[in-house]
Amino acid sequence: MTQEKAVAERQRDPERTRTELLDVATEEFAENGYSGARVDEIAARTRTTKRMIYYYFGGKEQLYLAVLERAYSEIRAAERTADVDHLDPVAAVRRLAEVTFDHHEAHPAFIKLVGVENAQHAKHMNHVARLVDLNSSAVDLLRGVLARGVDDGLFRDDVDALDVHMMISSFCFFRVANRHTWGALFDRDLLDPERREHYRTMLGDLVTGYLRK
Amino acid sequence: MTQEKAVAERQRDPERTRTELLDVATEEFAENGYSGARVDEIAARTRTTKRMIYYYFGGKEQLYLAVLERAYSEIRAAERTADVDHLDPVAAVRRLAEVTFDHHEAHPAFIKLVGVENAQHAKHMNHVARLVDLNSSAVDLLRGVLARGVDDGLFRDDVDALDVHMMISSFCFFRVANRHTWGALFDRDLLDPERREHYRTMLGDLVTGYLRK
DNA sequence: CAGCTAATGTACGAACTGGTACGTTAGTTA
DNA sequence: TAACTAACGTACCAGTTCGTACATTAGCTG
Repeated sequence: MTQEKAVAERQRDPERTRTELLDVATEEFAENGYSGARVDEIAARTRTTKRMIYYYFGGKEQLYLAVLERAYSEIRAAERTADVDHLDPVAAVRRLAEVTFDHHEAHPAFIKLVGVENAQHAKHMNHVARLVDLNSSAVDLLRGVLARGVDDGLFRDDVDALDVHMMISSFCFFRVANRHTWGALFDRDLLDPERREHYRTMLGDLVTGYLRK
Repeated sequence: MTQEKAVAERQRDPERTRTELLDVATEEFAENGYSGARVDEIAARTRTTKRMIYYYFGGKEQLYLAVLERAYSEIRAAERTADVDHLDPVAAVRRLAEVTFDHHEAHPAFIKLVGVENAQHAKHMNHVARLVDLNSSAVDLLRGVLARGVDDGLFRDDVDALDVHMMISSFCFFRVANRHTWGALFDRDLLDPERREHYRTMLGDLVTGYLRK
């Protein structure tokens, strides 16, 4: 009991310091971009100091890299929880689309980081080899479902899984990424909870409609 | 004749200086974001000096605003050239989707600016009131086509034009905006000319498939 | 509890960056 | 052609920002 209390009161806690820096840095980089994020600002929003960024990560760039890796790891880990083997192909595709939909909505910081990384021509991403495996496994899942659908004579047989993944991603991505310009130009909030179910259904209709023979 | 030569050799040419600054600034802001773009760098890439940015525009922010306004004006002007009244509804929708598709592909800098503006919660866009009119007219065009399709008994009657516009935009936007991360993660270049026709057709199938009764 | 090291804090510097004061000149106009 | 102004160039400043040298201490270990 005193132990637990002692842990909670520790003044020095490397893991907590690291995690705290990553959490704040994720928000900062997502919100301000790579060059827009301020090292001083990140430090100021933690219980620790700027010195620790250099102590634990080495510098601004390595901190950004660590943020990127963790963000992708988290989102793919969540995707693997989708259990679609017991569903019929049409329902399974719809389910996968919904998981992606929910995920994008729940992780706006991740979406922004993807935008930030693309703005830099994905030059940092190439340094994180592990990400490739993480992502391809997500597409494998979809590929299996499509194959089942073709076997059952439900789906077209000339469709590429990666294309379908892109179709789903683009819809989900846009809704979150372009929320603000869309709101300004058309006076419609794409993330309005009132319209959430509508868009979720729309995505499912869109994808299954495209796949159906 | 000497007049023409004189014009070409003018050392002082306000319009050319302004245009040149806008052109370079568009590239710089698109490539590096608002805070990432450097006023010195923009000036260095023109025949003029940094001083002129402050002389003609007032500052970095006003220059960015001018860039944004011009970029949107151009893209919407091009959209208005799509003549779809003589096409049947299905072909017309496909045609509109293709115009958007072509446009996104031809103007990567515009796509990036949209991303930059969203990163800033579209706070600058609100200062350019004219943009709202420009954009809503593009949707009006689509709305008309959809209404014709419904009248002809070809399309579902429960579809919102703005939703369809979003569907089209998201596909086109994603393909250009996320080109780099997609390439890094799945080793597929979404802008590969070899696959261009495939994606263009896919978009048309997707949209008309969704609309069809 | 002495000694050691990982962890942390402080203070500062060098380079960068947006912005401006001030001087100069091209080109027009009377 | 004299005078005037819009257009342009130079030099510099003040604030910011990443990074680091150096000092300090918490907490473990023998």
